[in-house]
Amino acid sequence: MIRRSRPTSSKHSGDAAEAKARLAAHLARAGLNHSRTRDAVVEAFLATTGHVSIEELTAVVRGRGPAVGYSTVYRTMKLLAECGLASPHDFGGGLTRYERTLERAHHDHLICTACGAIFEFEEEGIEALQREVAHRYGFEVLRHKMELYGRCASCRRRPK
Amino acid sequence: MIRRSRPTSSKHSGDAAEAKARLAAHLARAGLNHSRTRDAVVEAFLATTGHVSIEELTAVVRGRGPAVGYSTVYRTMKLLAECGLASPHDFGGGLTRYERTLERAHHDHLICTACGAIFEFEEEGIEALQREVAHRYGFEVLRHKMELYGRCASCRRRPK
DNA sequence: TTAGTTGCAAATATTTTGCACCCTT
DNA sequence: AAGGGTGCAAAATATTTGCAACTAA
Repeated sequence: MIRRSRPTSSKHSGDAAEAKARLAAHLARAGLNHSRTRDAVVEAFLATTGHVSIEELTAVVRGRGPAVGYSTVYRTMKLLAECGLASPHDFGGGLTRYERTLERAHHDHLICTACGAIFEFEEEGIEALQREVAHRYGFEVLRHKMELYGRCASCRRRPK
Repeated sequence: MIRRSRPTSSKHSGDAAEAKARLAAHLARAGLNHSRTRDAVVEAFLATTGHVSIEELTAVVRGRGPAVGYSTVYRTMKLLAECGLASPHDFGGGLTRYERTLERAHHDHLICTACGAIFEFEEEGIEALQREVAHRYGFEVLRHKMELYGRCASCRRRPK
């Protein structure tokens, strides 16, 4: 299935330097090394704005030169997810997409099932109600996921 | 990964007869037949209360006698999903779980990542805010998914 | 040199599908 | 009899892992 991803607002505050420092700390803590390939993947990922799949990211890295294998990209993204630089998402279709975490505070997604575009939004009111529900059940919420699937404005304008 | 699923309230209003009638209509419309095996799967599924995986459901059917194959269960659940009797869910872990649709109005889930229990809740306030957000983006929402992951009350009580 | 890293291929895991045979209408 | 239904095995997908060779510290 084809999916497009649109950057919403490009106020890219979390800069690459900060991200790399965080990764370096994580690597040091775990006794891991740096490496060209790993750097290339991280570099390519940090340059993305939307929601990339492993396959797309691998293509990007390869397009920049390094002939990385899928396993390495999978492994690297797992590291980035561990140190909080990347957030994995499953928008259905059976594959995982990653997006940068630092860019913005928590947000949720609107997914167009017609064209595959993904929009993001923040809604504090919803978060507040979620906390209330969790409290009602004695739950400690660690993370949540909320996705609205439907047809985006431009697809609704189109005939069929 | 092991996951338990707990029935929340057992007010099973959508009775089996009604469900079977709906399925029969769907089959007729599509020019499909009835069959012992299919019935056995449907019967077993309608008897569930929580969120079953294909594997679990297959085990239940087999436990009742019929030696169904996985393919049949997959195919049957797809039919049930088509005619709105079953709702597929992906709670992570890479496998699909189905739950009965008729039981109750729309609801969302609280998932305990420690013990795997799944609780359900309804919160009209959240639904309202979702509609508002969608409207703001010119979106027509067809369905949505909202899941809160964390630790349930009893897991929080436990030491580690 | 030691220990982590990489890529390939093989292994997993889930779901789908081709096909010969069985059952329903 | 005709066409759908079934199960098995093979295919398709996505992701993980074993392993020998490579690289960073």
